[in-house]
Amino acid sequence: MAKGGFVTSIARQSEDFPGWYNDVVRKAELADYSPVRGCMIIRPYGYAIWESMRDELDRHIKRTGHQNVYFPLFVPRSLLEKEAEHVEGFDPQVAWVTHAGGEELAEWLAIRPTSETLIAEVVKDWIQSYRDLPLLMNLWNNVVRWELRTRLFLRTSEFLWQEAHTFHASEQEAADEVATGLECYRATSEDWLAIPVIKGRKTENEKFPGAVYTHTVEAMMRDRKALQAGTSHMLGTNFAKVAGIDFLDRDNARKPPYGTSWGFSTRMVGATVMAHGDDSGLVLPPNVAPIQLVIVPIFRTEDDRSAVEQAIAGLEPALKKARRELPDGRVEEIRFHVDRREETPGFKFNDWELRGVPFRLEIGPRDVAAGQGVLVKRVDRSKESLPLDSLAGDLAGRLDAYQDELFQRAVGFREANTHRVDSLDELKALMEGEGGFVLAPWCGRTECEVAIAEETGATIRAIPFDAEDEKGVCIVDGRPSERRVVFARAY
RNA sequence: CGGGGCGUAGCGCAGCCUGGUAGCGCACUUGAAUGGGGUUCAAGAGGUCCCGCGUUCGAAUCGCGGCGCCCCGACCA
Repeated sequence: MAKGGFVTSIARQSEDFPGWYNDVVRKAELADYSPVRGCMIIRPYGYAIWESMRDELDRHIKRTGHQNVYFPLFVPRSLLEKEAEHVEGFDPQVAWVTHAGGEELAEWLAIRPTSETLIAEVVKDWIQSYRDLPLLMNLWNNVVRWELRTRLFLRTSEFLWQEAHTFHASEQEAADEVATGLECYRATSEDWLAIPVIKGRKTENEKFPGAVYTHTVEAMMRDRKALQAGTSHMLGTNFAKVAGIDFLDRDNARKPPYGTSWGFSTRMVGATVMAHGDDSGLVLPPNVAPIQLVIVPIFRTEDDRSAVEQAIAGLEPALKKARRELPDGRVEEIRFHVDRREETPGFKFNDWELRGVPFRLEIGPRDVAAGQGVLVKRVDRSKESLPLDSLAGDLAGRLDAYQDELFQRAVGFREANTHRVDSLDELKALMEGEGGFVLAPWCGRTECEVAIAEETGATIRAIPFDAEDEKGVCIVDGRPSERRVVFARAY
């Protein structure tokens, strides 16, 4: 290990982004590989980050009227295969249970890749009248999709997620629900993870198999690639009709209900790493950081040690009482930790920087004498000496400012790497160079979308909701375009 | 499924070409010193060299077969 410097044990982000990502995930102890190919073990520090975003999203989901439920892991083959487009989309990724109890099963069981078909089948008995609607359910579970190529958090054969499933009496109400789900994701990404997202609609080519349309939130990572942060699907009456669900409406007519589904997964832990991290490792937004302040005692002699410990002991009661009010009005304790390990201060500095802890307080003999401490901000390593007795009082404000700073920094990064182009050559040049988001006119035809993907590696991430009407010509075939769409290489 | 790489101590690797019975760094244990950006010295513990078969007096090393993992692409949250 090199001595006398900052974190050196991870690949440089600018030189080898995938290597950097892997190093950070492994060395910050977020996750490990498992004995089963493509599966991952989420370690305590990584799981704490997941729990934080999970809990935040869960609050949004409950606040908007949904209830948590559980449905089983197994889906009978016949059910999974009921919706034609859905089967076609998922078939290559499904893992099957073919044997149980020492015998081959008469009907294979799919390990759920998602639960639409199973839920539609079950709820047909629950939905008899318009009075049973809307039915607003959410599941926190694991699903399995046998991916050909996996990456920790971003794409694993098994992953944890939330899948909401709702049924409505009218198409309009279902459309509103699709928007509600997407807004839960925007809020969790932007206000909790400090990751700015673009809300938009997926193209026909990119939508969820079996959906009428799919809405998405797309984020930019620090390698300028896009990552889909969450999707919300209008299922129309597709799944309801195949399952044979109908209800008696106010007009005394039997109708199939309109469905929606929406999901958000552990890949967002990876997004948090890739949206904020730097060459020294993780940079965590205070809202999700398992530890928001780490205190590193520094001493030489036993006398120094006890003096420093005394200063820390004097500080701890105030820190334990310190509270931070979050945007939704909830009040949280401030999460701090005193690192009393038998390691050198330099080791601890690097260790906590790798783990992305927002603030570090160094307290040594010099500080004790002056009644102060040195507060170091992870994101820019700026240092500030401040009186120890004032820290607990203004820590909440500092965390708020830090959270905001990360979000603004990410917005600035995205803006700086978003380009408007009007030709395929320009798009290609950008994708071969530094990458980024590209706003370009597109005629709406799948042929052109596919041609661009083949030529440049970029796909249409979203047709943004806030795109203004702008007459133009498609960069592939020159047909008329109504507005610009977002192209990018994606995870 | 195509292309590449790899499998040797907990982790990262060297040794293999040119066969002689296993080594380095980190981590770990003990002791002492050190401590404001990954401390130093000393001592110590730790191994079915991925598996199988073959060649050989002798295989981590050579041959054949298998298994597994990682990276790049196609599929995808």
